[in-house]
Amino acid sequence: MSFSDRFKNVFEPELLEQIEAKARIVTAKEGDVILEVGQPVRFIPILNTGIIKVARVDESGKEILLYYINANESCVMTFTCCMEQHPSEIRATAESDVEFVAIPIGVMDEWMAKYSTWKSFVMRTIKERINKLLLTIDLLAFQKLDERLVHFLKEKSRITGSTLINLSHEEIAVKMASSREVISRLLKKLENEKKVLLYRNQIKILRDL
DNA sequence: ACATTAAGTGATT
DNA sequence: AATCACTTAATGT
Repeated sequence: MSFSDRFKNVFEPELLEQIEAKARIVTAKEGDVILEVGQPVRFIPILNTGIIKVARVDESGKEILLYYINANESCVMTFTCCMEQHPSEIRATAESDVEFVAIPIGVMDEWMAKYSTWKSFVMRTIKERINKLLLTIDLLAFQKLDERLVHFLKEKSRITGSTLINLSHEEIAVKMASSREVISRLLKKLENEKKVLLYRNQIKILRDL
């Protein structure tokens, strides 16, 4: 299904033409960093296929997941950054192979004023993102690490569409801004509870996780 | 068989 | 919950 088809109820026809004219299609492979911390924001992405992970990064390279961008969604951080040409505060990574429409930031001002459907699209994604962001803040602030780990595994399994997760304990620890030993112990606990099976570099999620 | 890397564990803070 | 120091197990060459 083409971009125009999917968005014909969201954007007015004239704006769709503008998007076709100004935007270009970009693809990225799983694992590719699409936008690094500190890089200037050059375009606004609207995802066609795949999933993009948006995360905060600390000095030692540890990541804290902020949210995922799914198909037909865009990234709020680019809105806020590109208005005043600020560099990116976040790292965006292709969680799977992705394809997105890249809209040059130059048209932002004009479109905001000219197309009401564009303005409401921007406003709506900002609102939706803030809500998701609040959810992950709740998760960080109020949930214990073991609950966060379970959440992480489920999310990972949902995204990959598989109950087999190909990550080492070390990698999970980095992703959750924890340490390998702690993750190992929590996973061991889950294994004893018959919720997962542990292998080297692989974790099998069982039904009752 | 040996080296390398992932995972498990007790003790300490 | 994190870190250290160490052991054990799996995997690659």
